[in-house]
Amino acid sequence: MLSRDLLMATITEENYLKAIFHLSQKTDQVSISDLSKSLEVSKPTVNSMVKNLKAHGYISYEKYKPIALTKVGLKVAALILRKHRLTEMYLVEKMGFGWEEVHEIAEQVEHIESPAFFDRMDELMGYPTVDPHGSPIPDKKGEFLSQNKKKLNDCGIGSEVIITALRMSSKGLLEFLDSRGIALGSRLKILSKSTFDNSVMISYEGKKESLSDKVSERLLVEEVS
Amino acid sequence: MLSRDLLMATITEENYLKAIFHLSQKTDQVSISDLSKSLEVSKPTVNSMVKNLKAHGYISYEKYKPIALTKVGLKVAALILRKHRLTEMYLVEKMGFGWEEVHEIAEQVEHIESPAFFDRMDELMGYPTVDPHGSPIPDKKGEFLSQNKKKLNDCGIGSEVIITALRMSSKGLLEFLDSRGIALGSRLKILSKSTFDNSVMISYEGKKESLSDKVSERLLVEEVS
DNA sequence: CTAATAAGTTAGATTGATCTAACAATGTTT
DNA sequence: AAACATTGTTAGATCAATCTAACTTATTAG
Ligand SMILES: [Mn+2]
Ligand SMILES: [Mn+2]
Ligand SMILES: [Mn+2]
Ligand SMILES: [Mn+2]
Repeated sequence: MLSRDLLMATITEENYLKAIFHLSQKTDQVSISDLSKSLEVSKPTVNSMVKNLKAHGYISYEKYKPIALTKVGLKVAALILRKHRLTEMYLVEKMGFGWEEVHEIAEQVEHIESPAFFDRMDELMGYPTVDPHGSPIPDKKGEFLSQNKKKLNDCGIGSEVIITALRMSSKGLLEFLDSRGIALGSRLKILSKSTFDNSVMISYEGKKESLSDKVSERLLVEEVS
Repeated sequence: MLSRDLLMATITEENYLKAIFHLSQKTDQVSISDLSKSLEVSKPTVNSMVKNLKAHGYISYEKYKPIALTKVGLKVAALILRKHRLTEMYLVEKMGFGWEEVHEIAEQVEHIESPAFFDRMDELMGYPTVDPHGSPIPDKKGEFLSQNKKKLNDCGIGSEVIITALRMSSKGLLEFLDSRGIALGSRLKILSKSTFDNSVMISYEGKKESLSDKVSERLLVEEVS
């Protein structure tokens, strides 16, 4: 078998830690139900796995209370994320995949145990700091280089912005952006915002377009004027 | 978890099928004990897995009789081997790994489910037919392009040969060859053979060297004169 | 041809990851 | 505050992959 040594998380544990990390990005109050939905397993399954993760020191948890990663758990999660994001970047940069096809592959590759393999990817790409969706790649110690990114729909009218990353990216979002010709690095100007549906009117490469709040709240930008 | 669909082999089953394939290359009579040693699991474990593989139609087996892959089992094994060998070649050709470091990584990568991933490797390398150790890469249908390779110690005195592949390659063998400056493509002349210890005296790049039978029976060659 | 050795099998247990059914606690509405 | 809905827990089962101990069959050596 895969014989990961006993100090180390199983693939399942790794996937739980990553899910907890992602959920605590949006809500900060991670529940059993959240995990159950996000991992598509029953609540009793999550309940017992959560006990297991607590016993291994990866999370803090008390009956009926929210779940949070410990320092150790956060580091383990960050190191898997590092492998995931390096992989995604490598698949796009070096193997010619589209940014919407790489997540599923990275979901599997992230569990490979071989520091040399990921170090080599990193080196061949010149030590990238973000993945193809603009998410930061943690360093080898599991530290995130902090970034202060702003959501597009939080920017003022008239401001010009460059898209630097995506929040909660999904295949659907990526395909939507592809269809509009929007990508990381695209420069947009905010023309107006509707208070009725929170949609944002932008101009971009001459074109004038409306983006729903569902899209604009997922676009992280840097203001350039 | 990794949710391979129900028609498909688990990672454990894949590793068993590959082990059966490799064992039947050298001995043709694959036993429970052989598998137990090669996979480092107990004989009862092998016994029950063998029943399982039979139930899934991958092998033929009757109590106390030898184990053999069915047509289906052979194909499954060949397709994993294809992924393993494409990976090894990719790691050497495109990522700069040494031929002795790639096996362990490929042992994990071979279980990734993503035809696109392996097709892309294949394409980027220009459809190689052998891996870095000279073993043939089965095609997408799981067919082996037949090769007629001869062991070095079966060649006559005076003949000149080029090393095209290795048999039962191991990290130890690869490191030994590295230390002597011998690689795939090396051209050797057979000077003499000892009937006492079956060692072979060769000349190679001006140097005169003796190779034990342990080495020479693992070198597969093409005679060039 | 027996007796010793090796190989294979059965039985029963364990562990990790999952499930369903039933119940308990918490939170939200009227 | 009581009722209802949501969320979480417990108990008990299953399945894959593994183990050890005990037993049986096959092979090999004397
Ligand atoms: Mn991803
Ligand atoms: Mn994963
Ligand atoms: Mn190999
Ligand atoms: Mn493997």
